[in-house]
Amino acid sequence: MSTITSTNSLAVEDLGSAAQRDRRRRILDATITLAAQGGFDAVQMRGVAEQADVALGTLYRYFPSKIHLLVSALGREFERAEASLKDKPVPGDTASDRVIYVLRKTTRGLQGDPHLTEALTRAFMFADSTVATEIHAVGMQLSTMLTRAMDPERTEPTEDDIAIARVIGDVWLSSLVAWVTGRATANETAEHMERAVRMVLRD
Amino acid sequence: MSTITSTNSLAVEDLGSAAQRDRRRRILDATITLAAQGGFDAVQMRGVAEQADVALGTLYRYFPSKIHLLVSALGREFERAEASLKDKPVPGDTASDRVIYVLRKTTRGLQGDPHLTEALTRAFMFADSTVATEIHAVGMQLSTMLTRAMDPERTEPTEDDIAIARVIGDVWLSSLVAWVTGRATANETAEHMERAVRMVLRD
DNA sequence: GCCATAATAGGAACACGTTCCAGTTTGTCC
DNA sequence: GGACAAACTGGAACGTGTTCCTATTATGGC
Repeated sequence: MSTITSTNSLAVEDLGSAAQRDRRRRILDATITLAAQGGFDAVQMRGVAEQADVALGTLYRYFPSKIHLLVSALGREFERAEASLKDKPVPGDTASDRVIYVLRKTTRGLQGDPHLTEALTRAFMFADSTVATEIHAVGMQLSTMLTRAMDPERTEPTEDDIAIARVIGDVWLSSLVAWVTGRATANETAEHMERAVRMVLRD
Repeated sequence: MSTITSTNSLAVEDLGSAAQRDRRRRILDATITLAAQGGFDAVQMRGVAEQADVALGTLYRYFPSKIHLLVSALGREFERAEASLKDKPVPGDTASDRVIYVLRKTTRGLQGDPHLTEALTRAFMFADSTVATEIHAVGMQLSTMLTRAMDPERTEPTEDDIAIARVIGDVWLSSLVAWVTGRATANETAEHMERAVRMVLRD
C-alpha cells in the first residue's frame, strides 16, 4: 500500500486507496464544517476526528498538526475557487479592473463565511516551514489567478507580472489579516486593496 | 492604588507604583530574553514568571495572554528602534532610496535576532481584536518611519503618502512572515521588498 | 484462503496556556 | 499602629494539541 502524502494536500497522484481518499475527504469536510461554525478555536482535533468518524491517531496520520489540517483545507477551497473561475474570461477593460474583479469576488466569497476565513487565515499565518509545501501551492494558485486577470492573452506571465502579483498578494493577505482580527472593516479592506492595485498597475 | 493598564503597553501614564513598573519591566525583559533564545515556543508563561520572579497569576494580571505579552514586548522594542532613528536625517537622494534604507536597516536589525523576530512576528500575526490597541500603535510607528523617509521636509504626510506607506508595510509584513516561517531567505526578502518599493514609488 | 504488514480504533498520558483559589504580604486611610 | 482592600504567592486544576501504546481490522502477495 502506498503511503499517504500527508504533507502535500494538492498532489493529485498517490492518494492511496479509495477508502483512504474517502477518509481524507471526510476529515477535510469536517474541518471546513467546524471552521465555518466557530472559527479556528472550534476546529478541535478530537471534534474533527469524531465528526469524520476516524480515530484521533488516524487524523494525525493524515495531517501531522492542526495547522497542516487547516492549510490543507484552505488549499482545497482554493482549488475549487480557481476551478470555478478557470474557464470564464475575466470581465473588465483594463488590467486593474480585471484584477480588482477577481479580488472582489474572492474576498466577498471569504467574507461571506467569516469564521471559516478566520480559521484558514490564522492557520496560514501561523504556519512554519514544515507547511511550506502547502503554503507555496496556495501562493501559486493566487498568483496564477492574478496574472491571468492581468494579462488574459498571455499563456506564460512575464517576470514583471509575477512580481506585481506577489505585491498584490501581500497586500491582500495583510488586509485579510487586518479584517479577520477585527482591525479593519470589510469596506476598508476592499478600498485599501483597490487602491493598492491601481497603485502598482497604472492603466 | 491605581489599576494596571494591562491592555495598553504604550501608554506612558498610569503605570502604577515603582514596584509595579519594575515588575512590568522584569516581565518584558524575561520575555525578550526567552524569545531571543528559542523563539515563540520558548516563551512559556511559567518560564517567564519564574525568570521575572513573579507568580504565574501575577504575570496574567499584568498581561492577559501570551499574545498580549509578546505584542507588548514588540511595542517596547519598536519604541526603542524608532527613538534611535528619530533625530538623524535619512540618507538617500530619492524617496525610494530613503525608504529602502529604513527598511534595510530595520529588517537587518530584526534578522540579526531570528528567534526574537519569529516570536514577535508570530504573536503579531496571531493577535485578535483584543490586542488591537497594541497592534495599531506598532502600525502607526512603522507608518511614521516610512512617511518620514518618503518626505523628510513635510511635517504632515499626505493621504497618498499614507496609502503608499501602508502598501509598503503590508509587503514588509508578508515578507517578514515568509522569512520567519522559512519560506524565503533573507536575500529574497530584501529583493522582493526593494522591488515593491520601487514599484509604488517610481522616482 | 493464509500470512505478513500496514492502517485504524480506542484511549491513556503529557505539555503548556489559562483559570482559580487559599493564604500571605503590601499599601492606604484613619 | 490597626483595619481594610488590593496585590501577590504558590500551586492545583482544566482544556486542548500532541504523542504513545495495545488490540483489532483491512490489504496485498502467495
